[in-house]
Amino acid sequence: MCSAIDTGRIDALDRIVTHVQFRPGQTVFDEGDLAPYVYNISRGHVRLFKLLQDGRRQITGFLNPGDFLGLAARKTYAYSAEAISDADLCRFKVTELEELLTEMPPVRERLYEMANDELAAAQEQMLCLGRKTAKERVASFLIGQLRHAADCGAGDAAFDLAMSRSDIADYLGLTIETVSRTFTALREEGLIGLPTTHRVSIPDVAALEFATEG
Amino acid sequence: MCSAIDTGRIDALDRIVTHVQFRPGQTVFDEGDLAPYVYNISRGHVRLFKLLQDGRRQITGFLNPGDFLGLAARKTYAYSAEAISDADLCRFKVTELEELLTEMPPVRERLYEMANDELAAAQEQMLCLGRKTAKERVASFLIGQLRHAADCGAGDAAFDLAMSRSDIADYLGLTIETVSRTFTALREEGLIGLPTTHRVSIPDVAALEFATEG
DNA sequence: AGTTGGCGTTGAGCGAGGTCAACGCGGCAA
DNA sequence: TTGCCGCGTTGACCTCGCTCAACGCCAACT
Repeated sequence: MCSAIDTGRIDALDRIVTHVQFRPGQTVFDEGDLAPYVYNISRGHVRLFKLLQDGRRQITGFLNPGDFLGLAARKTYAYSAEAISDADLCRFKVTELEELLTEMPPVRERLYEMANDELAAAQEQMLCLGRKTAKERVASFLIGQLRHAADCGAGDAAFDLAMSRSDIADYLGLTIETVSRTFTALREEGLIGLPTTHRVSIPDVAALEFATEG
Repeated sequence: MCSAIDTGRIDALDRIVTHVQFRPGQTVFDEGDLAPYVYNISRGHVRLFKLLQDGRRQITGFLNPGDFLGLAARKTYAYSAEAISDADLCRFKVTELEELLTEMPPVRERLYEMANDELAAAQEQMLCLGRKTAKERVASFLIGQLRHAADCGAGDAAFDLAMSRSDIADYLGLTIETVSRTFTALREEGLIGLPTTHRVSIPDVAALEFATEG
């Protein structure tokens, strides 16, 4: 549990950590809340999102086990976070974490790298939202999910989606209906298989990659 | 020139800096290039963007004097950068900058904050691209430009746009025509004034802010 | 077994924004 | 002065993705 920041420091972390659990749909924190905590996901999935007044939602990212949450280093959270599935999170007080951090500059460096990875992902997503068609967006999303599954050691080109069609729609800047129709279209073209609604197989990764353009 | 990283260290920086100049439209670096340099803008404006194979472009941000460029901390640049106007940049070798950085942990901390600011801006832009209408996007963009102009000490609610309609379109995920039409519509509604094509006045900031939604 | 409610799919019609084309304007070179 | 050429604007038309609505499926109750 509490998948590593750094080896050999687990004991120090253990002293300041609290374990918290969330049910599907439960709020971890809301945009604008004071941000006294940082979380690490030990089990389950989390969605990050921003809302407009009238309820329109943009999901800015999905978090997986091992990912950090709330590292934004400001007084308040810049987005809301909700559990997608049952989730176990390790919670740290930022103030206490800061103390550890000043002792260990390389950790700060690691944090900086993580922020930059997130930034690169955000820019890729901006390209998706601003300039890709519905089909290209869905294909890009599926390739992204596939890569993540591959990193987690899933050998063949098939994986489960942790999120609903509604979440995918709000992540890709589309409607539920368009996402559903696009899944169907990709299946009919033979680019993907859908054994169940939440499982995707990709017979020819290169072919699907081609459908993502750029 | 070379608007500050930190006071009292200017001398150390002076020894490793090179001044480089760019003409409008000139490339600073391309996505995928090896990234040996970091830049700081002392004069002029720069656009950052990503391209798809077929030429579709998404501008991920505009940089102003004082901003850093290429801090992404990886072997290659994640996006392309071009000068919008005549621009003077201060160029540093990352390797040499790293040496200074390890001596001064607080600078790394500052860099981390800057990365997080960029990340927050990117997430705001994702909301814009994924969920806002053309009018809301243009209004959001203009409010953003106004805030920046205000930070630079421009007192009244009017400012100059450093970028073309084409750049604005590629930043907002729209076409040139839609941007142009939306400017006209905002003008006809009295939400903005357009003394020249590249100057914008905002008689009632709150009214324009209302048009950005969220 | 029947009911309910959440989720995903499908269809029909519509509209915001894209495409294509024409035109105006200002700067610049000859 | 003339003739570009790049940029911005405007109009007419079209299309991709949205809206609205119906329906099917499955799991959880009663």
